[in-house]
Amino acid sequence: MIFSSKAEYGVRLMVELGRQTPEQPTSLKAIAEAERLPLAYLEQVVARLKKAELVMSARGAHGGYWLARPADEITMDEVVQALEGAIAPMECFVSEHTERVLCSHDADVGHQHCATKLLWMRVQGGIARALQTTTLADLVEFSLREAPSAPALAVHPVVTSTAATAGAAALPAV
Amino acid sequence: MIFSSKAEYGVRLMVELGRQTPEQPTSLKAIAEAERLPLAYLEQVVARLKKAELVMSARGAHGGYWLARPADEITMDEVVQALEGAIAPMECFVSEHTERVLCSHDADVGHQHCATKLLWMRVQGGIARALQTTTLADLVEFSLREAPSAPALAVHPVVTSTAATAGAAALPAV
DNA sequence: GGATTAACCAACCGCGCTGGTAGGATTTCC
DNA sequence: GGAAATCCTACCAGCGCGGTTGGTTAATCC
Repeated sequence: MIFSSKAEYGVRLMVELGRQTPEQPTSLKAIAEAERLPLAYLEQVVARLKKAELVMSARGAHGGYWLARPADEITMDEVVQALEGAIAPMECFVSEHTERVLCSHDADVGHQHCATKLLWMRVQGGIARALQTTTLADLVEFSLREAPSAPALAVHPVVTSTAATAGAAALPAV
Repeated sequence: MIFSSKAEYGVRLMVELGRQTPEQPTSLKAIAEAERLPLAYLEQVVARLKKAELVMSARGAHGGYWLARPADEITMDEVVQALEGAIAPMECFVSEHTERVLCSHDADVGHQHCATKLLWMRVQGGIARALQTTTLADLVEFSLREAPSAPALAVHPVVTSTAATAGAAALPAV
């Protein structure tokens, strides 16, 4: 797989935050229950998003997280980068310090021109384009399209199992 | 990383075969030495390529491997698929039997419309496009462009360390 | 026909990363 | 002061990756 569950969970978390009214904190617990994800693990995930200054937080009772910027100003590029680190097709493509992409094999003495380089560059380009041209707002809108009448969270969630199953619309065949 | 070393090694192996005259077997040992890869591990890699009918082989003395088709009729899509299996951004995207891509979360009762689906679809599309539009011939040509005077292998290789270092041209900055 | 070459095959294995869990410390609101 | 949250650190089982080992079978050379 390309992305680990950190990316999956983190993106879902961001989408949930994108659905809320801005500046209003949403607790991790509410998100964990709505998305059925382990709370303790979500803590680690959201920590990365915070470090990248994509979300902000308030501690204490009625605290929680909210988006640091409007959803349409957040590219999924940034989100995935924060969650997974640099996305590269191969080990040799990621340079830790500069975060620039290059093939370290080129530096090998006596090594032929890295035959695979052209391919990995193209793949990398394809991924980067997809991530850069998709904003969080796109995903929020997409998620609302199918279940607009069933907000995933209430502001003060009284989460019972009914709340989660309420708006399960029929899904179109893929 | 997106691809494991199997893909890296396998692609390099294919490029080496693409540089040889067709139908003429090249031994794994020669390739392993030219690319400085562990022979025993290459055996496992090439086995996948053979199973996918991308290479053919002859046993015994002067045996070896060669491309099953001309290099310009082999897309890297096929090669990477043979080496890595289906490339999917997330676990839920790969359906073992059909090899079709879909999000299995959709089937979950009571699960919201998978918010991440749109993103992973786009990423997947970007990768697929890159792999499908690149042929092995492209990579062979690319590898020859930088080191045309230094064929990686002789037909009957007398591999000394000098042979490998001979054509190490200066590499342009990326 | 024996030696050599090379494909083919099946286990095995250490290591690091993934996907968590456990437990507590700290901050804020009622 | 207690409840509700974030925040922080450590720990851990399982598994896939990147090989290695040791052999068997098939074709060619001398």
